[in-house]
Amino acid sequence: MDEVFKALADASRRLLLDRLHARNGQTLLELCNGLAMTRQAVTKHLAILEDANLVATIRHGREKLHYLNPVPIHQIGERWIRKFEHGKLEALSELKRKLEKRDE
Amino acid sequence: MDEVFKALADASRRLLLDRLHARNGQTLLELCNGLAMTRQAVTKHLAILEDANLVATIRHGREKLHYLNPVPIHQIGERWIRKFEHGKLEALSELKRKLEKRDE
DNA sequence: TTGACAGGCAACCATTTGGTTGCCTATTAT
DNA sequence: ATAATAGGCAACCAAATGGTTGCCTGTCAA
Repeated sequence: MDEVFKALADASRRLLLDRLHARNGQTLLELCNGLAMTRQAVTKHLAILEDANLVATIRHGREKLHYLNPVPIHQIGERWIRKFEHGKLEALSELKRKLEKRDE
Repeated sequence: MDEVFKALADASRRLLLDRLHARNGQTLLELCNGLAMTRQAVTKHLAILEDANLVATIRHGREKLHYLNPVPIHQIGERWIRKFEHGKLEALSELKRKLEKRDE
């Protein structure tokens, strides 16, 4: 779980996930395309995404195809974010109330 | 948005949010309680959470009360995670199919 | 009024992070 | 066979991160 949060913390990596979401199964060079960094930097980002189980790869000849695994993202939504949805309104109104009490 | 992801990337900060979710409006010292780090470290974490708009504070005399703001978390769920929910099953079955094609 | 208590500020430190360059290996196409 | 293509590995680098210590300020209670 921590690995997933860490992996998602970087904008370049989120962009890579977006790209795979748009078109799955891209090669390394395809993913590099248009990115303002070297191939090796992208490789490192993809390795981090793979460690977090957000991307799975298969070698096809000399090419490496990258596939998005949306499950960990979904789990963060279910196990973590949802928890904070519950009670959102109460928390907000309490916050508002306290802020207004500021000058007492 | 990036600030929120970065803020959520650290387990200590997620723990602080959890604690505020359990009991809102805690002081700095209360939040430090039981944490294996100095008060100053906690202060820094809270500052990052505040910059990401995940925590709002009000001074009450010599105490500083911390309130959870669940809105940015909710937004990440809505604007980012939800996007990957859609098409989750297709992506997975495609991945499975490709992995099985591995040995062709 | 004088401690004690809650918190703030700044300097410093080691490690991690995000990136680079240079070179190497394996596969494909001519 | 050989050149081009796709990717891997390792060393190196600067900046960001997560933490520390030491000291200072403001507020409350005895």
